[in-house]
Parts: sequence; structure tokens; C-alpha cells
Amino acid sequence: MIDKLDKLDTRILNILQKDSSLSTKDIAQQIGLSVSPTHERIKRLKTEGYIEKYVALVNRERLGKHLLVLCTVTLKEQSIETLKNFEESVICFKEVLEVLCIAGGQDYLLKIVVDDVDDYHTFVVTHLSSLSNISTLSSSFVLKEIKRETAYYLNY
Amino acid sequence: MIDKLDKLDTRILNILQKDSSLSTKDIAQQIGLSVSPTHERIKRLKTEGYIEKYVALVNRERLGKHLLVLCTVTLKEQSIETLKNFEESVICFKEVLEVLCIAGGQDYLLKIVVDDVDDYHTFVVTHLSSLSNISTLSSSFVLKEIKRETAYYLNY
DNA sequence: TCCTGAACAGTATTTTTTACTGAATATCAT
DNA sequence: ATGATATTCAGTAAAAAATACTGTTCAGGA
Repeated sequence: MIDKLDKLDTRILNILQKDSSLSTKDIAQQIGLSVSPTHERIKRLKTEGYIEKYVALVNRERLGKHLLVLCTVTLKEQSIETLKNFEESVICFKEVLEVLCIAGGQDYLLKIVVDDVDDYHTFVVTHLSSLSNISTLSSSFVLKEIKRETAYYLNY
Repeated sequence: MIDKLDKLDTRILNILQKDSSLSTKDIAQQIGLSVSPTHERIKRLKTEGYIEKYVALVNRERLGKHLLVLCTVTLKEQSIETLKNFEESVICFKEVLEVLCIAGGQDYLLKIVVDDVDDYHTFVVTHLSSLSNISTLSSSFVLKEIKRETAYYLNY
């Protein structure tokens, strides 16, 4: 099979996105194949880039990361160079988990995770606001994470 | 050890958040322990809730999910009942990966993943806008996903 | 100092992963 | 239609990993 997904591949991806600790045997049973072809498919899905990586998802609160902040940033100018410079700088901060470039006014949305409000203040002052070409910077604290899902729903 | 993390636990979590396909042996070598205690620690981190689950992260674009949308929702009223009702409804939509309750005006930010603009239009019309008590609904298309990280940086 | 419990390394067993083989099935050109 | 070719499958075997178990060392408290 050359780089195209059939129903079984899709089912495998739906399963692994939910729980990658399942054995090949378990998955094989769920999709109705034997172990060998199931294993081959899973391996192929990885090598062909459908699966980027396997990770452990941890409990944020349990680990003392109590504050989740959404931060909207607008830049003074929108030259390629300025955008590129900002992007390259901001992705380096370990506190910044996501950086999205948003349509409309050319701006960015940052998802930032820190221990607490003090920690956030320190981060903004010592790191974020020191970046060049920032015009405005607006922070919104997240009161509650109602849903957090990493699995895309794939239908065949 | 009763429910507290030491330096080794933290290192294990940092490793597994980046790549959970590593063998216990590999991790043991990285943290400077033998396989047995390393395995015990990993198992404990799971049972004690530090690790929520193991998942495969897939390539969104590769799988035809070309559109990522941030949608801000404000409700007509902020009674407990109304909020609860909205939250319970919206988490059921498979297209909605994240739901965050934001400080300030009582509103929500939704991260929505769909195939394309048509798909999004259909979703809004047939699902999202049909929810009761919605006051305003503002959609922003994501032009580019600059950074997407699921690992929290843990320092000891 | 002796006792107790926690954490470790090492070993053994079970399970899983991975590679390999041949059969069945589908594909395609003749 | 038929034969050649490639793909996908199941089954088996070997390698590797996960898991359970055992005894030892080390630290803290009576």
C-alpha cells in the first residue's frame, strides 16, 4: 500500500490516539486482523508520518502547573523578517506550549503554562515583553479547562 | 515513597512527555538507575495519576484536517445551570478538542478542528449555533500552527 | 546498636515486539 | 480469460521488553 489510508488504518489511528499503551495484540483483536499485519500497519503509519510521536500526557495540576494563560500578541509591523524573528524567539520559551498565527489583525495567540501568578509575572517581564517589535500584549487567565483532547476524530 | 516526586521522577516525566516509545532500559540509562526501580517508578507515576495516559500524536494536515479554528463564545446569562448545560453539550462534539473557560467576560474559547471551511460552516450551523443561551460567537481561523507542544517543562 | 522499611540491582519468567515465511488474494498486461 | 506480479495476510520463530520476584544495601528511629 502506497501512502493511502484505508478503513483499518483509520481505526488504528483512532485507537492509538486514545491509548498507545495497548499491545499490538489488543489492537489486532479490535480491528479484526492478526498481529503481523497490524504491526506492519502501525509501523508504516509511523514511518510515513501519519503518527508523529508517542508521548505521555501528564496531569498539569498534579505537577504544580496551576496557571494556564492565553496571551494575544500583536506586532508593530508585519514584515516577513519581523514575523519570523518573533516566531523563532517565542517558540524557544519552555513555558509557551502553543503558538498560533491568527487571521484578522496579524497577531498571535500563545498558550502559556506556569506554576502561578507570580511565576507568570516573572515570565512576562523577563522574557516575553523583552521581545522586540511587540505592539500589544493581552493576557487572559484560564479559570477552568473544560476539555482537553489531543485526538483528531478520523472517519473513513 | 509516598506520593512525592524526587529528581529522578521528574526526569522520567520529562523524558516520557517527549517520547513514550522509549524502553525502560533506555530511560534507566538516561537517569542512571537499573531497569527494576525505573520500571517501578514509571508504573507508580501512572497509578498515582501523574501520568494520565499514553497517546499517539498524529499529523493533522497529513490526515486531511486542514482547518483549525478558535471560537470565542459568550453566553446570555451566567447562571450555574446555563454554564453547566453549555459545557456538557459542547464537550460532546468530536470536532471540539479544547474548551477553556476564560476570565474576564464570562466566556469560552473553543479549539475546533475540521477538514475545511465548508466542513466548519456545516459544524457551526448544525451543531454549535443550535446550542441554547449563546449570545455571541466569534470565529478566528488559524493561519499557521507555529508551535504545538504537549510536554510541560518540569524542573526539580 | 539493633530493628525496620525503603530503594536498589540482579535474575527469572512472561509477554510483546519484530522479523521471516509461505499462502491467499487482488491487479494488471497480454 | 489467463498468467505474471505485487500486496496483504496468518502463522511461526527469534529477539527484546515488560514484569515479577529475591536478596542486599542503606538510612532513620527506638
